[in-house]
Amino acid sequence: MLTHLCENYKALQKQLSQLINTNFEQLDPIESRKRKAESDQWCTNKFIGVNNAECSSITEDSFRKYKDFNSSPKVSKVLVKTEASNNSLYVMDGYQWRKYGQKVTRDNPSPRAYFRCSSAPSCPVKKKVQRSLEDPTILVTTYEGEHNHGHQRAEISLVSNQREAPPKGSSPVSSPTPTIRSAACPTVTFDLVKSGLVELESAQKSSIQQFLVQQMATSLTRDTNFTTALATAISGKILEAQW
DNA sequence: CGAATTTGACCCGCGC
DNA sequence: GCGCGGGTCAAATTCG
Repeated sequence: MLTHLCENYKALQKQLSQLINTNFEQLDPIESRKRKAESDQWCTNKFIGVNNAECSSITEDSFRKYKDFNSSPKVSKVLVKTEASNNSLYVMDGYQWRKYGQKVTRDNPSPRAYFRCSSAPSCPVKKKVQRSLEDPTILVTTYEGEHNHGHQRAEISLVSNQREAPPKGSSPVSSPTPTIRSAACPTVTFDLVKSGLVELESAQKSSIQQFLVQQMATSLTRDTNFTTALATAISGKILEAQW
């Protein structure tokens, strides 16, 4: 699946660069301001993968912006697909976040939530979470800055309504085995940091563990939410590394 | 009761 | 200079 995902990603990346090259050659030097704004939006949409494919040209300015955006390691966008019934703005990414504001913006009727990293007191990282205009089931998360502390745990999850899945603390208490929450709250948690697998002493424990792992793998591969979340996390990391 | 969230007020940059 | 809009602050509220 990972190989397949990477292949698809490469193909899309190729298409993107072809499109940019094509459009950049057709630049109109006296383009109106409105179109300029539209093409900026186009670039952003292209980057995050929610293109509506309606706007067909890019200005030199927007192209530069696009490149600046990609070359900046301090700002990144990640898309998280959620269930249609899930209307919360909480995205679990392994860090602890404290919400400090919410605002309805002009271009998007869904509110934008502002979070600060509270994993470390002096961590400057902030993130903004807002539902995509094109697809309300997609949460667009914008990270600003770099963490000055270690990643607490590797975790991929989709969280339903706030209070049901408490945002405070953001991650459940560590357990030696991965946990899968109920379908009503489809959070999938991987504790890769504190995996207890290597610490098992007896053969019996080992076989039970193996069975649990197999069960888990089967459940996960059947879970479309998990595969979506995994794809999102991996593509996000690839984009972070390459753009 | 402490900690986290909510939400209206305020600040500030930008465009006109 | 003014108004608009995004971002932040902080008091009130909520929850465990």
